[in-house]
Amino acid sequence: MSAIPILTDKRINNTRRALTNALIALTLEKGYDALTVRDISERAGIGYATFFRHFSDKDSLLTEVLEGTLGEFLELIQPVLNDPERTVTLVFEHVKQNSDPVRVLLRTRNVSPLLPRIFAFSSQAMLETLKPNPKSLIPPEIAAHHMIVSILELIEWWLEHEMPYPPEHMGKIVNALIMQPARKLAFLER
Amino acid sequence: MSAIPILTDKRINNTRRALTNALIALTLEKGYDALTVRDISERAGIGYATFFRHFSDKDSLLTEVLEGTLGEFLELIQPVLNDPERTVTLVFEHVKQNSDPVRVLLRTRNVSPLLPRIFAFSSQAMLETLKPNPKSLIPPEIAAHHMIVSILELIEWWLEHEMPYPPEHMGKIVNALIMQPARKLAFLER
Amino acid sequence: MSAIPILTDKRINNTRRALTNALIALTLEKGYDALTVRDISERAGIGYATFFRHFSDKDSLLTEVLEGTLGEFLELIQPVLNDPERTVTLVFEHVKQNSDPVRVLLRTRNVSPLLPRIFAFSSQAMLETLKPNPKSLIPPEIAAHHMIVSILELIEWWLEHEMPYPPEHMGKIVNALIMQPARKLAFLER
Amino acid sequence: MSAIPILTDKRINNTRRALTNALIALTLEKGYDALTVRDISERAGIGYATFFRHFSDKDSLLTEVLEGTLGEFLELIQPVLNDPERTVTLVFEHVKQNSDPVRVLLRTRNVSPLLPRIFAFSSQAMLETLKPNPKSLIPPEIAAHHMIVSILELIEWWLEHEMPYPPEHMGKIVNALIMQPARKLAFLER
DNA sequence: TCCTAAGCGAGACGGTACGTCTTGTCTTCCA
DNA sequence: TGGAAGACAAGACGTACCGTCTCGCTTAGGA
Repeated sequence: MSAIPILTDKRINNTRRALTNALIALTLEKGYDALTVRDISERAGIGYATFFRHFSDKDSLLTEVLEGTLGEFLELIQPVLNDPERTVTLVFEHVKQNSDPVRVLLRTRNVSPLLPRIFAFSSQAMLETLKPNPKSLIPPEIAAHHMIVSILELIEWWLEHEMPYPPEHMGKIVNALIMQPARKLAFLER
Repeated sequence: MSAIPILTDKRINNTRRALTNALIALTLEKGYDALTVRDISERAGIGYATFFRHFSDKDSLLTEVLEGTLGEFLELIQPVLNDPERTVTLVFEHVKQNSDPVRVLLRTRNVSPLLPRIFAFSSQAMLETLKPNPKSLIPPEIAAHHMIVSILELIEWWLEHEMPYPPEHMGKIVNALIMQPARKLAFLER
Repeated sequence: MSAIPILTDKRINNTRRALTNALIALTLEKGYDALTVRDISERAGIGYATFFRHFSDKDSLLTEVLEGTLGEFLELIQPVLNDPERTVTLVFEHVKQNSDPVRVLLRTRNVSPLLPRIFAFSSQAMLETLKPNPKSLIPPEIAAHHMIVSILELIEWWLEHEMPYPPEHMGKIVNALIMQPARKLAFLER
Repeated sequence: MSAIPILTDKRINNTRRALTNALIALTLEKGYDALTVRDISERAGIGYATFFRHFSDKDSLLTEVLEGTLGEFLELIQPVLNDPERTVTLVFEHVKQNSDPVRVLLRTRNVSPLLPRIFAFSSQAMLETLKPNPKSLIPPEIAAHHMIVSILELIEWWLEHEMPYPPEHMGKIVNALIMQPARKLAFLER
């Protein structure tokens, strides 16, 4: 009985990896919109036609990259979702170690529908966890949306200013500036 | 002596207006990136080549639209900048009355460098007005940036959810959720 | 009242003419099958995409060339069809003066369905003119087909050997070798 | 001492035979130019890459087929070359029994240089056998060329019309229409 | 009987040509 | 004279095919 030989051809993985790396590097250099498939395949060191054997599209390659990046985020924060400050700190640490793909993720916000979908999903998850305060001026879906997108904006600011504060500091800032006010104003306890 | 003949040819203005309207309508229908110059000129009812006599580019036309929209905003909030809640309420009212161009403005965030520049400018203006608290955990440039982009995000959410609350209510929400915490935490007094 | 301005743009004719000339020249240099659209458009001095504004295909351009060439032939021989030797001599003279397009016509026999159709048409016309001899060993449709394709083969030989005999001599040869025997053997009188 | 083991693997011959059959069948179905290597290998029931283990090219496979077909012809007519009518009859009989490869041979006339080379060779052989008439209007090389290609054209006509007359009849036709006139007009005796 | 070399299927790959689409420039014609 | 119409060069797109290559499998033929 032998081990399962799932991946029959190692070249496939090399090619796909080269393409994702090329996409990330070139997006940060020239911007995603300005890229051509020829740019990407040349940078990756593969043939032009080979690109289309792996991805139907430039957007399709982008989706692969973003799904990987977002997947890592979700795995990362899953275990500690009940400790907001710790979650945020972990996120900033992860961003620091994967700043290039995250920068791509943020720069392609309007191209890919992935990030908005994650937002909607996360808001929903948050609403199911927290208990809205019926007397509050602030509708809970606004508070939830606010928490998520504001953190994203701070991540973006942090990356564009070359991460001037350590992740723990950013965690505290986010907690004080965004999480605590939103929770106190729109939800009941915790 | 004649009146000031700034606009020598009325057709020019009709043509330009038709183009800006076409751009706004089509951006909301199909998204800015998917538009071609031919789409826009056909919708505007002008010849394809005529487009280029007025704008060197699709982006150039977009800039014209955005500059108008942003200019109106700046004019609007200039007089009441010292009353945050009133400013925000005015902004939401203006958004309500000009929702189409504002939607275009928000959807083309990472196409046009205009909005980021306005952000930077506004943050700077805010920092010059307010007095940072040196003991605060939160750097004043983060607080300023947060206030501006978070409002934008709420405007975007509000538009996408078909403006479910009146502008005054949104003013109060923004004030409670964003402005008050940021000011209290990062700056010295009112 | 003005003259009829049928051709609105002179460039169109220049472009088409340049393309047909390029096709003829390159077909004789490299052979029709080896040509690419890029070869032809470069030789013609026009843009690659412009080719497709005028012809859907390489074959479509070829058809245009061949139709012109065959049309001239038909016009030429129409008036003197009842004098075989004179007809043949005229044909050889015409071939001599238009040797390049005719060479293309002969070299692309298997590509274009035009020449076979002309053969079938000519055979039919011939059969309607001549009176078959019912006692003959030779079916009239074979005789007619033979007359036409054999002349073509002699034209091809003549062109490939750089026209070593004058058209009148070729006319006499064709008459003696092909036309007279076929008529005598398969048809009743003149 | 062992017998000469030229062909070590029976599969090789099966593969080559399958490929030649596939080429013949597909050429008659779709035309040689329209075929792809993938078409041929699929029809032959072999792998795409295996094709290239046997033939460098589509043309190379064609050459193999044509060489076989032409070789049979040459073997066939070699012994009876001095009896024209018998030779021609034999040829038509052979065509009848091998109509598919011959059809391929005729349809690929201007793809393969083989047939033209055979023409030139045959003309030359004929000129060496017959004695030209110096007083004749008709140059002997034209007469020789005419005899050969005209027979080919009649074979083609015969195949395309589904062989409406038996081989002996075609032998008589060819003799009367082509061979006798050419010999009488351009050469001295038999 | 085993084992070693070969034929073979499968399919990734680089490369080239195709025909389409869009951009921005240019010219010609018309009101 | 300005605008409509549209030809044009340039170049990216996604597809199809070519010929090369590598990987394992099967299979034949000699030890």
